[in-house]
Amino acid sequence: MTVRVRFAPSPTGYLHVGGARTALFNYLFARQQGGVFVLRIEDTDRERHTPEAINTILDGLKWMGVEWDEGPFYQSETLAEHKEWAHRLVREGKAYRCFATTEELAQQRKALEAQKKAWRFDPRWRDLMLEESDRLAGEGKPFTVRFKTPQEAGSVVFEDLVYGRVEKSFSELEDFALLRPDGWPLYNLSVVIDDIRMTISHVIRGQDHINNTPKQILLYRAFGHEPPAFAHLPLIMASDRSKLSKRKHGEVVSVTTYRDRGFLPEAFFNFMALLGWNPGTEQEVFTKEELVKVFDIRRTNKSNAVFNFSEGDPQEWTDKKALWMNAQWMSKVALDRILPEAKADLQKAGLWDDAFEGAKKAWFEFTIDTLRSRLHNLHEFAALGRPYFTDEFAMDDAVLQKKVLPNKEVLRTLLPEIAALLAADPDFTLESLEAIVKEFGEKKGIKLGILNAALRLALTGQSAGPGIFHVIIMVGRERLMSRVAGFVERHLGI
RNA sequence: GUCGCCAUCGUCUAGCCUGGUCUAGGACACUGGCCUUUCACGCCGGCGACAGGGGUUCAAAUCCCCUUGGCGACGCCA
Repeated sequence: MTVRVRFAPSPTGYLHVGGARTALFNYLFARQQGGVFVLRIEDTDRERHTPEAINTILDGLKWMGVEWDEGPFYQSETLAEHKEWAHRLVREGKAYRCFATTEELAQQRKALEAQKKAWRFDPRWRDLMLEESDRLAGEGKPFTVRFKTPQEAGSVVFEDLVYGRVEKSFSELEDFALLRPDGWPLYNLSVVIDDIRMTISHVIRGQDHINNTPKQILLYRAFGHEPPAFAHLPLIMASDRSKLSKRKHGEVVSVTTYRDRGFLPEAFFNFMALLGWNPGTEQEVFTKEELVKVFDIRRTNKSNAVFNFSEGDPQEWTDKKALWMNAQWMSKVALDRILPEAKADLQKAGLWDDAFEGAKKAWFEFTIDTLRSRLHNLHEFAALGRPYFTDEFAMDDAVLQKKVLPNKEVLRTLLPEIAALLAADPDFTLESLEAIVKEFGEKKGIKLGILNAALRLALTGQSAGPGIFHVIIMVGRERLMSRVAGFVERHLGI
């Protein structure tokens, strides 16, 4: 049997991280098993669903690197057919028209609640003869179609891949609705039919659906189909342990946010895969391929995972481990993955120069490669790398006061000297530059720490960053001379 | 309220099925140090958990029961 799974989001306007994780697990499972991953959009609640809402989901999945093999299929296109399936059930006596009005139902529910009993069905309509039912329907009396849940003793049992044996006795299941009075199908009916039509072999979805599963299994049986295997995933909760929702928790829940905040999809993918699942080894950083290889749905946790973040704190806008994961991937991915992102960031800051892809290509790649290992996301190139891309950068005054000015006198003469020496170096490599500085320091009897700190500040205005010889190479001979001259004039003058 | 599920460091988790090797392992965060002429990385160390109570057993994080707590589902939404 070929493995076929599906991700069936309802287009609510954004891709929720919980949904993303569900999609991810489906994807991993499909790839692992050599199966097929189908994307189906459950766009049945027609008012809410716009093309943009659908695109947001598609874009989110593409960005994450969760590629589907078939689809997207739109449930709205098969809805008419679903009605037929429901009516077939009515003709076969497996479902019935319920002519009760909303008010009557509400009343019945209330009455039963008073007796501490749950509502299950309205015998008046459940047991109505088909001819009589047809007649009332013919007269135009509105009705819902309800499934006839078995009344005898017994239960529905299934083996959940994550939760193990799940059993629900018939007596706890009500006669759930299949069709609304306007004739349109309801969720439980539609999923089952679409999953049958798409020959889905494994349904992997959020645990909030586990209660629907017995009803759906009953439907499969009514339609004469073997139900698929089920795997329910634990939920992702917010730090306050409530269900993660956009309304309550803001943009952390939306996948797009991660892209917009400079996440590498590899990092997001990696982090999400480890939420509620782990391979049982001590490895934390995984490529997609490695994940596909080791993924085992049965190792999924049963308990919910909490997403630890604190709203309003820019340092902790999402889970810190996710942030750490991204930093890992900033150094780990191929440089080619970073380059276009760095370009976009520089363009946004007005620091881009087309020569970075032409005459200055080698320089640009060296610079980005040097910078990336100490950045935490894709959007820090312009901010932290600014001195390498423009002469207009800020001077760290505190460090200037503390580390440079106390040695003002010596530095005033030594700084231009060393700059000239370095600029005159024909090799201009990490090694040659270092040798020059070392020799100079010894000759002049100045501590390298003092000299380098001054150099760093003169060249970048910063007190921290890549190794000083990297800095010199990134800045280059010309700017080395001009910046040192300017620095001496402005800050070390008499 | 009813039904169901879950319960190991602050967080993500390993271990639980097949009791002993667990004085409970890893990661993030926090923290001490090393490396480094800066910062980050990296490396070494520290802090830190079996929800509580009963059983069963020579032995329980692991099995059973209860309590507590958390979560989910209870729609003519998906």
